[in-house]
Amino acid sequence: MRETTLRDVAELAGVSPRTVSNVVNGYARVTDATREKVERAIAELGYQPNVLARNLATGRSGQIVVVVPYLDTPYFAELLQAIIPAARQAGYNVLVDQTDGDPAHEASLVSRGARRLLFDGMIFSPLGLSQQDLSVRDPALPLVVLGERTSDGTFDHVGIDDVAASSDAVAHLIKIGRTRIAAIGDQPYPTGEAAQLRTRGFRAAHAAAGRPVDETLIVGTARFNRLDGAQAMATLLDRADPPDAVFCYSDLVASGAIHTLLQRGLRVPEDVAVIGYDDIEDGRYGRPTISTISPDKKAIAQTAVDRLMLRISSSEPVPGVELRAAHRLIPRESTLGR
Amino acid sequence: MRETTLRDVAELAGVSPRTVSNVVNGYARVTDATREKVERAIAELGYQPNVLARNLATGRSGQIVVVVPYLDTPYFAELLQAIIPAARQAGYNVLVDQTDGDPAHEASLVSRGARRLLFDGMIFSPLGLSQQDLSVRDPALPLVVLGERTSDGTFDHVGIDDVAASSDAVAHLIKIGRTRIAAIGDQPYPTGEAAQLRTRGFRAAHAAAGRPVDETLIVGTARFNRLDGAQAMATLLDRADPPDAVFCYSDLVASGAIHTLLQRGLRVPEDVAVIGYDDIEDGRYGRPTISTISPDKKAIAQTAVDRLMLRISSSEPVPGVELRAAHRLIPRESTLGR
DNA sequence: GTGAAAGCGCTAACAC
DNA sequence: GTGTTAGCGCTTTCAC
Repeated sequence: MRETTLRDVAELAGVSPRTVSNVVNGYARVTDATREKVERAIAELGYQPNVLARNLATGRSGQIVVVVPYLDTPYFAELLQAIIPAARQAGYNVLVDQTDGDPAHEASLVSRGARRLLFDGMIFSPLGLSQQDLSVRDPALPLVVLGERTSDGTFDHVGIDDVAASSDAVAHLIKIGRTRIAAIGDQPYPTGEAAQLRTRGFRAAHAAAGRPVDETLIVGTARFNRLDGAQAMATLLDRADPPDAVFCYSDLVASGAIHTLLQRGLRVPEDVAVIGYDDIEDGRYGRPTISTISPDKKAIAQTAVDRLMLRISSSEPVPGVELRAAHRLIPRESTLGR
Repeated sequence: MRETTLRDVAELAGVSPRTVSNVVNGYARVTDATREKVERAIAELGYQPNVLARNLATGRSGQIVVVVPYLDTPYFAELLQAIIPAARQAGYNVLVDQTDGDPAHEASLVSRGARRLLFDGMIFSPLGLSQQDLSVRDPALPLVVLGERTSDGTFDHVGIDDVAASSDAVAHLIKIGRTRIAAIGDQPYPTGEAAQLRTRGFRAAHAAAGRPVDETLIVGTARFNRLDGAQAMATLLDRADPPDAVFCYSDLVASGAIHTLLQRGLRVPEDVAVIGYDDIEDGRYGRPTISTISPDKKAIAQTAVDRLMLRISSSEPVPGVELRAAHRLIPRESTLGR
């Protein structure tokens, strides 16, 4: 048995396909009488529009793609969890892609290529791709970038004020009386823009407090994972003059750092205070619970989707804007104790 | 400027559209000479097939949907992380949906409805939907179910042997000398099939060791989250005769339980040994690290995708099978100490 | 092995 | 406000 088509409905209702299409899509005005006839026919036949045909006719897929480096990184998972309902609300389905931070993969996605018609827009959280590389992208692709890039004026960027947030975190450590504060996570190379902003905040907080920065206490890591934090912390502890506080560039890094500290018999926060970044759910349940910077993920998700919808539906090119979501400092046991 | 179409290629190559299609899709045999002509034309024009048109013509979307209850639950995130590359490998894009465990949402997804043409098949990890409810599904939907359902013969089911795995976990607790073993996570109602299998394994291990089961040590939880574990553990500790070991139905539950234990000044594993389930990454970095049952997630993902591809491409109905992935016990600090 | 042509089911310009 | 109709760009049956 063939699927019922719009044409079948038109026939049964005694109207033209055009009218049925109007009713289904709410386009032109339709007389109440006609509308009712059509709706009755639709109900009777159990008609459901064929999305594939509609896609071809309109040249749109009704889908957006969300691209993150890693899905099993709690921060991205939590973000995605917020994006999906927001997109659905706007009538869009969400394709998900992970890049593993591979620049080539990221580049191929933003330049679209063969899959270009599969999604009408993209929310992209780049990792391997530096600001410059982003320029390889298909200029026609409605794009919203998350994280720590800055817009070049052709796409939107949604994030929090990383410098201010990082500064808040370090100021908190200073306020609780710490004097030798380390930073774990710096990445002083082109794709490490995220990290560099945090380092800048680290310096800013020192400057604001009239404190010098001990450059040797800024430790780089390849990524922002637990292992990176654990190893970096070990390096710091092997020094003659270890720090009494650490600002970690992610909660995972903080978790790893704490792991090393406890393993070496040190107390957190008594011996070393630790603060993280991201406010992932884990941090609220570990022992100690992890003080952190909490970005407003719901706001980030909603803003990103809103902007993307705007870009998709606009015929004119939309100038790219910088959008800042709120963040707040959440002190927990890893800095305040119990 | 119009996009170049297959017809343009045909013209330039001096062949019919049919032949170009053949070359692109590798269908019928094509002379080497013709193929080369066509390929040259494709390269010259930078032709890329229009996926939307292909979808309409073939009636397929080239997409599968993966449905999980929560994306920010590490286990599902890790699973999804494994499924996406496997699907991509098979030439499919992955749509992601989360249901929040809402039975209505789950039912609407498996019955397809309006979105039916958006995906060719589904990998589904149900939560709110009981075995029976699964029968509301569109029988034409190629379906692979993950987790703790059992197949009714019309879809495939991929999972580990939960009873055996749970029994392994509890046997481990017995082996290290524990005598009062609690279980956290039972759900004795229709949608709690996952939990019930674990409870069965719990009993089986006791039986195998010739031990009686103290029914009062089996504690139910609404979900498998940290909070559930934390609260259930508190209840157990408030008893006159608290347990000396706990089998938790997920690593998150274990993490919550450990949190409560440490908060009350008890030692893990000296006072209470804890073992979890799922082997999420967190468990490897907490303090103590969490002993667990590790399902082979890569195998689960690959098997699920393979079976789904089979179902999608088969014209005959494929009988549903039960597929078991491997699991193994990973003892860590929460049972062995350091 | 290749060509001609009929759809796939919908949208939307154009006409009335 | 509604009908007519020409595509959207591909696949695929059927001939040759």
